[in-house]
Amino acid sequence: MTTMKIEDEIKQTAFKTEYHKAYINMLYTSNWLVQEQSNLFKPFGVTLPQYNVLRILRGQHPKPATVSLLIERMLDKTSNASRIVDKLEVKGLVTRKQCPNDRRTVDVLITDKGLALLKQMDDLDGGSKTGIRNLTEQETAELNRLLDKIRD
Amino acid sequence: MTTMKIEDEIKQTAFKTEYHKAYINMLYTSNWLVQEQSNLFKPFGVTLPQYNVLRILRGQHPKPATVSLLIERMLDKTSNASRIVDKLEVKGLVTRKQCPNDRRTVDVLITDKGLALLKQMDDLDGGSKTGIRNLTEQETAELNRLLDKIRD
DNA sequence: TGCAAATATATGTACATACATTTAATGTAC
DNA sequence: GTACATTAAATGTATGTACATATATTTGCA
Repeated sequence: MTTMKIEDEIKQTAFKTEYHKAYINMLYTSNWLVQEQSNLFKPFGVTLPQYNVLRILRGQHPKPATVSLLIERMLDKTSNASRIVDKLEVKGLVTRKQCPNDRRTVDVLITDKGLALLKQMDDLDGGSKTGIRNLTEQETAELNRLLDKIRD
Repeated sequence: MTTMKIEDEIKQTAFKTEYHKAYINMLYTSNWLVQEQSNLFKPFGVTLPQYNVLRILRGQHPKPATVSLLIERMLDKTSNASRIVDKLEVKGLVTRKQCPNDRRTVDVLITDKGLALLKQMDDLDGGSKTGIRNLTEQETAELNRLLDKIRD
C-alpha cells in the first residue's frame, strides 16, 4: 500500500488549522489500522471485535467471563457484546451457559477450538505485519502521551 | 467526562509493549473523538458520515458532485456513499439527478436547507467543544508527523 | 413477606461498514 | 457497427454500532 500525506489521501487541498488536520488524520489513521488488521484476520473467519472478545476470554481461561466483564474490557463500551458472543457461539469458538449462582448472568467460556484459533493468530497481532510500525520506541511513547493528553 | 490513562479505561493491567499500547490507544482515542462529535451532532439530526458528505458538497457548491467524487474525498473509502446520499435526500438536504452528459453518473447537489444546516453547525466543528484539544500547536504538529509516519 | 428498584442480558430498530453482485451506460477494438 | 471490457451507481447480505426497550432475576427495604 503506497501511503501519502493525509492531504493527498483524501484529496483535500488544505486544512484550516493544524488541529483540524490532526483530527482528520487521527480518524483516517485509525480506520487504516483497523482495516489492515481486519484484512489479515479475514482468512481465519473472525472479525476484529470477535477477535478482541476471544482475547479477553483467553485472559480469563479457564475461568468463564460474564457478558458484563466483556463490555467492561471492550474498547467500544457501547457495542453489543451479546451479539458478538452469538456469532462466536455459532462458530463453536465459545460456549454460553446460565450461571447457577446468579441466573441473570451468563458464563461465557472459550472452547479448545477457540484457543487453537487464537494460537494460530498470535503471530499476526502485535507482529510486524500489523499495528504501529515505523516509529521508534521513543516516538511511540510520545504518541501515547499525546493521545492520553487529548482525552484529558 | 473524567478521563484516565488508557490502561485504566479498558481495565487492562499492562500492555506487552509500548507499540501495542499505542495501537489500542489510537483506536480508543479515535472512537472517543467520533463519539464526542456524534453526540454534538445528534440535535441536528445528521450523523457524522452524513455531515462529512454535506461538507464535501458545500465545498463544490454551486457545482454538483458525483458519487465517485464523494467516495474519493470520504475518510472511509469503502463506505457506501449511495446510501448516505439516500438519507440526506430523504431529509431534503441534497438533491440527486441524472447527469445529462454521462447518464451513468448522478449530480448530487446540496440544497439551501442543507447549506443552512451546515451554517448552524459551523461553530461546533473545529470549535473548542470538539476535536483535538489540550495539545499545543507544536504537539499537534508532532502528532501529525507521527500519524503520517505510521502509514508510511 | 411482599413489592419496588436495580442488575444482567437479550432484542428491536436505524444507521453505517465491508464487500460482492447487478444494472445501466459508455468506451474501445475489431 | 457489433462485441467485450470498463465505469458509475445501486442493491444485497452479513456484521457491527448506538441507543431504547423488554425480560428475567436478584436485592433491598418497608
